[in-house]
Amino acid sequence: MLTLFDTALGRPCPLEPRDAGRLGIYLCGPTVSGEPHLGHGRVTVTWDILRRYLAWSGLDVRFVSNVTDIEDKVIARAAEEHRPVEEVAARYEALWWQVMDELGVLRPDATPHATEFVGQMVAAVAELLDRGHAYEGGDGVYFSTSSVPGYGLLAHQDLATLRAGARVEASEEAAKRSPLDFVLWKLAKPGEPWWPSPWGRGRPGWHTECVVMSLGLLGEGFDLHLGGLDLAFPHHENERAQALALGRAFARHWAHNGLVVDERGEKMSKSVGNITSLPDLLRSYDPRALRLVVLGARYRSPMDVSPQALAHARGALENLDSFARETRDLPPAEPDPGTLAGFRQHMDDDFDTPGALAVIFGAVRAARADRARAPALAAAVRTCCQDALGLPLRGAEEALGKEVADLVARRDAARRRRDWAEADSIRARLVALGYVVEDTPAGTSLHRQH
RNA sequence: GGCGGCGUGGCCGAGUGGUUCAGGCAAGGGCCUGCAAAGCCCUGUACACCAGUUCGAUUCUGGUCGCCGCCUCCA
Repeated sequence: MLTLFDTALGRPCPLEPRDAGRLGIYLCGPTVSGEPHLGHGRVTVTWDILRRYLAWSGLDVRFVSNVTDIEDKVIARAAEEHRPVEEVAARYEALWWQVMDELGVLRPDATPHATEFVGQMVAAVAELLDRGHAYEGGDGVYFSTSSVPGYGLLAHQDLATLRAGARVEASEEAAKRSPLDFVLWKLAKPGEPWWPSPWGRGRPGWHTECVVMSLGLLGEGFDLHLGGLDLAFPHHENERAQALALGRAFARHWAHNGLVVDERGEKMSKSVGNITSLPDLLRSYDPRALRLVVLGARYRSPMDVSPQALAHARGALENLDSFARETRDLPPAEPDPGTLAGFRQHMDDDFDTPGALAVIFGAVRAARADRARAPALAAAVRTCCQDALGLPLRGAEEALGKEVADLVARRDAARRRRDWAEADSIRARLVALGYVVEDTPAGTSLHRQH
């Protein structure tokens, strides 16, 4: 069984399913108000790997991830573009899924949209008011953080110390009883989108949607809540506080991935201006390179996704693809049990992907050294990479255009008559076309340079 | 100020109280090759600093320095 570091406990904890053999997982998804960036890439790829691994291990995983399609930033973006909010949200969501597909991130089993759950959120806010955990301020309804015991669990701080460090937004100061309180229902200003509610026309606060949707789709006491470390507090803390205040059992386990940092080790964030957009990145790099960078570090560490890091990953990828080509024609075999066991041991140990990767590279080396064991080792490498980690290997022969195929044929003919000058000249042309040229007993073999 | 984390060989990145090693990328030498490419073999003697515990510490304890995150929107 997989052991994961639980943010709430502050230590690794076995991931025991609520229902035997099944696992309900919730991941905080994007606010669709702009291009996805590397931070999004890390979160989605990291937890896609975990999800695939768990499913590969035989668990029935239900993976839910939301889309925040109504929120201040979406409204601001729409205003900037002089476009309707729904149109802007739809466009960035479409871009989001396009990028996710490119990255090989599996679609969630459910993708609830905030706008589809407004009615349920209104009901939740009303119940929080009834139960005395919320109050009406001047511009909306607020949650009273001091009304729930144990607020600060995920931050590992109590209410008083959190409060002491809190910065106060002038605009909200008047309405909030405590700087830690947060808005549940935000009254609409003129021109803003709105939904009806007992407190007036408005929209739900961000922290409410994930509670309503996760509990609604996965049920009370669902297994695992995931997200970036920067969401642990206050977002996840506030989700948990609301669930507690509603008297519902919330996530049994919490896990958070480390943040993407720049070359200087500083967090990638819009305010610093050091973000890399994923569509930009994917124009220059194989999406598998990003996945390999993610696999190369533990999920909780800060991660450098510089061009240099991606270039290194590209080298490693080349090695694996080359192995896939070498072993393409081996007879089918059962995956080597030792490799699978070693791989699982690392994965189960708090999702140790670098260790798991080392096992895979070990198998690659062993297969190259031992022809007899090669089929089983290659099968293990293949299933670990492709099925468990979502890292497909390219072992297939490239489909070649006629022009290129002609060059290959001419080069093979030249080599047969030992016309090295001609063979080398054709090779130079193929290299110029972006191919890596390898001579094999069967003739010229081509594959694309990544 | 509070809380959390980090500092490993050219780079990335695991790990451990002690004879033999993570792994990847890059580099150098060799083998193979018509020449290459791919692959194989060999090579680096690293753990921020200072004390302490110990027969022995990179690994434990204390301190110093440096870096980062959260406490505000953020994946």
